[in-house]
Amino acid sequence: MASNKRDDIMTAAILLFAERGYDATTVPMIADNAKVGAGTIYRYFENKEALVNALFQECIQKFLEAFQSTSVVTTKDVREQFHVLFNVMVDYAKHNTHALHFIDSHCSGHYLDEQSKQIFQEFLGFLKSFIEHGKEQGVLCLLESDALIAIVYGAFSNLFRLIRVGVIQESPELLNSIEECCWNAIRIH
Amino acid sequence: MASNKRDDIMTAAILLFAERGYDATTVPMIADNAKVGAGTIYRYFENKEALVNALFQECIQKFLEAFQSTSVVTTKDVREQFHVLFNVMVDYAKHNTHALHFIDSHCSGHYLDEQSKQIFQEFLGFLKSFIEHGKEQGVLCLLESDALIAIVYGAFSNLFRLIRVGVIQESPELLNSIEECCWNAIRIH
DNA sequence: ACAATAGGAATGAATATTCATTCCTATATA
DNA sequence: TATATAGGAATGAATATTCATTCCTATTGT
Repeated sequence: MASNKRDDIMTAAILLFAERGYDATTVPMIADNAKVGAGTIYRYFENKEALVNALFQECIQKFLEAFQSTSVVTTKDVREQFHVLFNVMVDYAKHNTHALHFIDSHCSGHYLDEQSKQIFQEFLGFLKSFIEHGKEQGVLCLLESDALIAIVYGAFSNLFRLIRVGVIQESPELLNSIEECCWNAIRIH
Repeated sequence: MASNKRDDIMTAAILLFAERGYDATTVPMIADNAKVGAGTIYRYFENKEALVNALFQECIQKFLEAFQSTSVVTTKDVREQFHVLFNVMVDYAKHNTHALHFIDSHCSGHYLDEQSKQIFQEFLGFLKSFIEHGKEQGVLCLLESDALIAIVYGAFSNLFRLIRVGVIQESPELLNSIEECCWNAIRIH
């Protein structure tokens, strides 16, 4: 059948990297989970580092695309913008179970190459532009943008970790409440 | 002088573990930074895993003690309680530069033993009791306690990462704003 | 049959751990 | 006080283990 080995490897790798971290994940481990031979991995990726970088970049890329395919950019109302943004994050977290955790725990890894760092900066820049707009409109706290991003993103990724682990149960109401909490954290009162 | 080797090792280890993670930190690396021979580490700790567990437990222990030496327990007003709690966290983060990051990035590590997991649960339990009280008083959101903790703790630790890295500058005003943001995230509106 | 692809045992480098030896320091002895 | 000695502490080179990567063989598809 036409099963794509590269995808199999990527899928296995993201799960292991997210759960155990880059350094504690061995190449044979990835091979086993992907049901391929260890050598096969080297047909698709130059080495372990190239694999983690490819994975990281594709994760961020997908995330960016998800944002860009919405009305975040055109919507004027900041609260409404936040809602769209938050939804994108929720959908992303739902459909790419381990991606969020993987990004979160690998975004300052010593193995990331320039391109990975750059696309991650691009990603942060995107979020920043939203924050800056909200501040200009007098709707968001006048804290440094990086700080506001850290608050929302930190809370969000920590929460989804709990959901993934099963400590708390996902539901539309829960997600709504969380969105409200995150919004309340950064808006002006 | 009476330099304590065990402390030297602990100090070197927490920095390296926090910055590079458990698996990317080698024992000789720790030995070098602590200015002791590699073998010396094994006089004080059975192995690398025992070292990381001792470190983890002592970090949490200190954190718990910091909480217990305050008026968190006796104060009645929830907002005032939160203020005390937040201050303890800030002080802890300031005085134990790497401890917060170390705890955060190692609290679900595959190398943690039962005792480490248990003391961490105890720590969460402590935070939980504060949250529950606030909910009973009708002051805090009726979200699951774990979720509320995740929001505040996630935001907090993410922010202090930025401060540590130097992206944002620490100042009393900044800390006040952050406290306000975190409080707004979980209080009822 | 040939070419491309996959597999996984073999390799070598990196790393945790051990251990024979040296170094201190405190106490005893003269 | 000066010297000898014992025993714990420290060392870092040597060893055992783990892991990324390679390479040769088997399999698949055309």
